[in-house]
Amino acid sequence: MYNLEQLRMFVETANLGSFSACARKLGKVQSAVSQGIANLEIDFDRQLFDRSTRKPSLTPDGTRLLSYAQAILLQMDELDSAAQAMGRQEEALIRLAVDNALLLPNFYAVLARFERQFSATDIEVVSTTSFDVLEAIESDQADIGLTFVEFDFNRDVELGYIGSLNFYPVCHPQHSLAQVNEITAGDLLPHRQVMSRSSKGSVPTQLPQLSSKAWFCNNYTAMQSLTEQGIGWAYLPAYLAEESIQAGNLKKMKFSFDHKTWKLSIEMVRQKNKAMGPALAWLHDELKSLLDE
Amino acid sequence: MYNLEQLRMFVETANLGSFSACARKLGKVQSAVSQGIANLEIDFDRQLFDRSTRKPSLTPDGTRLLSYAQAILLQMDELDSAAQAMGRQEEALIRLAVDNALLLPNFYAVLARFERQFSATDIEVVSTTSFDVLEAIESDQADIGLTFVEFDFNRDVELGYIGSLNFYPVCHPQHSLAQVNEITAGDLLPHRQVMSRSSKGSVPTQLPQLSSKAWFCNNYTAMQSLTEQGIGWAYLPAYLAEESIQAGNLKKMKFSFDHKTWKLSIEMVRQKNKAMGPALAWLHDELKSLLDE
DNA sequence: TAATAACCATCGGTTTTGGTGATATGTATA
DNA sequence: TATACATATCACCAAAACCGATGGTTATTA
Repeated sequence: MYNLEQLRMFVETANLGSFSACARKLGKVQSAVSQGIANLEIDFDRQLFDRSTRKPSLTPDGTRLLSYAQAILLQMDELDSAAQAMGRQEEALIRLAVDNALLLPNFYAVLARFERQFSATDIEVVSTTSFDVLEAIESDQADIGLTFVEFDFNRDVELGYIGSLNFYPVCHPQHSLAQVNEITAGDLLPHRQVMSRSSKGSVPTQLPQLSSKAWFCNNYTAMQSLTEQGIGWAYLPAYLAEESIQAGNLKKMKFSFDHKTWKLSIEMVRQKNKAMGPALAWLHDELKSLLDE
Repeated sequence: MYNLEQLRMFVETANLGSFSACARKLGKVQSAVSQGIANLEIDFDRQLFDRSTRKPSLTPDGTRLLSYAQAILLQMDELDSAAQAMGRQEEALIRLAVDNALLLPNFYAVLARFERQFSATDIEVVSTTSFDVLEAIESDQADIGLTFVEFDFNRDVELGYIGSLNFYPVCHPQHSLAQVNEITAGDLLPHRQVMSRSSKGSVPTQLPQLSSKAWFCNNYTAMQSLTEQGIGWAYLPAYLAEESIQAGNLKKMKFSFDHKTWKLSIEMVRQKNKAMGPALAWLHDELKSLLDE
């Protein structure tokens, strides 16, 4: 029966076009490679290389089998690197809980880098409301999370400020509030506000309810779509709002009482006193500068 | 360095939950497996099994590495079966050229069975017009083909009748011809016919042009769509026509001169005097009964 | 044309490895 | 407590892989 070393000889020889070169690369003598390949050919009962020319060249059969051999070696590399990763105590799985407003391009870029660094560690991304993110961390359903600050959540989690995100009040361009130049609190009252709310019914503490009626979503893109339909006004993350404003689907509202744009503080959350493996530590570090530019 | 036999012991032991059982299955003694696994654990520098209980059970690390090991063994099976397929002279690639009207569910079913039978043989399907199918076979761009009979193609290919397909004349329900109860050749003349035509400009010899104006497609689904748009009338394969008639998008036309429905003869084509490998022979045989029910 | 340098196949001798069988130990079950 | 079944360990053996030397072949260069 053939073995992995012979398969390695096979692909190396195919790459280098020479038994001796392959031997040098693999730290063996030429005759070992010569015999190894010969044995492989006996096992497969196929000739892999044509030796009639100066340099051994792949036969059609060899070409066809080569891709299979390469696949095996690739899998083997993954097995090795997985074993090594485990030697470095890298986690098998990291569960991320993220407020859906924070699924920024930068966030995905961090995950892409993570993949390259820790290919043996799986990732689970759950996007939800900030309140649910905090609950997921607290109940050990997630290892690390990104949330907006929630003032009334004083439980046992480890928080760290990492930046902020602008929110704009917006409504449909034809909405009656869109025409008003200095919207007062009284103006807002009779209208409908589209708001975020967690699965447990918690409303974000940083964004006030200013209208008497409200519709609730658990994600901001739904809020964006509803507002675009003219169903009400909403505070939307700047990047979503601007996208719609550019397209002419939404208009920024002018409040008489908001002198500065709303900035929601963003925190990274972890379980208190829980050890971090190398992968989680790396992620924790990288996410700190998620909001930097 | 670990080897394939050890990986096999690993997955077998994990499956059976016992070193001895694994040894029995692999035809070795128990101590061989015990040592093999122990050596694997040394190589990986990870403990794979927990021996504290009665039956060795996978550690978390073992579970994680098991899937990698299984992947390698699967790849190995594929390598083996590819090598064996080559020993049986099975082809690396079979190129099919098929008139696009003949891409019937049955056709795909045959390919699905082919895949199970000849997993090491790749398939290339080119769908085009019958005339181009014949040309592809003749010029060795395809190994086997399915076409409608083309009376003016008398070149060096091997043909065999395998059945026939009904064609209906159809037009949009609002089309003026849709209302006529006994359409004569004269009625058709002023209208537009949607027709199939090959890349070289050849028109199918079995389906006549009956109208003065024509639009041309190289595939029948395009003809179906154009006809559904009311752009003209067309002869369509029964299965396409009926689909649209059911949906109310097309209507079958009543010709005074077509007393029976048009039946186009279908042939299987191969290059003359060219040897068939086992895979091609199988396919040739299966496709013979493509039109049977 | 001769010399040189690379390359590959083959073969005897040595080392390594995987496998065997015996034995000791441990653990459920009756 | 006896039994049946599992696993770890060890000494030993045979097959395999490997090494180094040799000879034949083919390009390249002087």
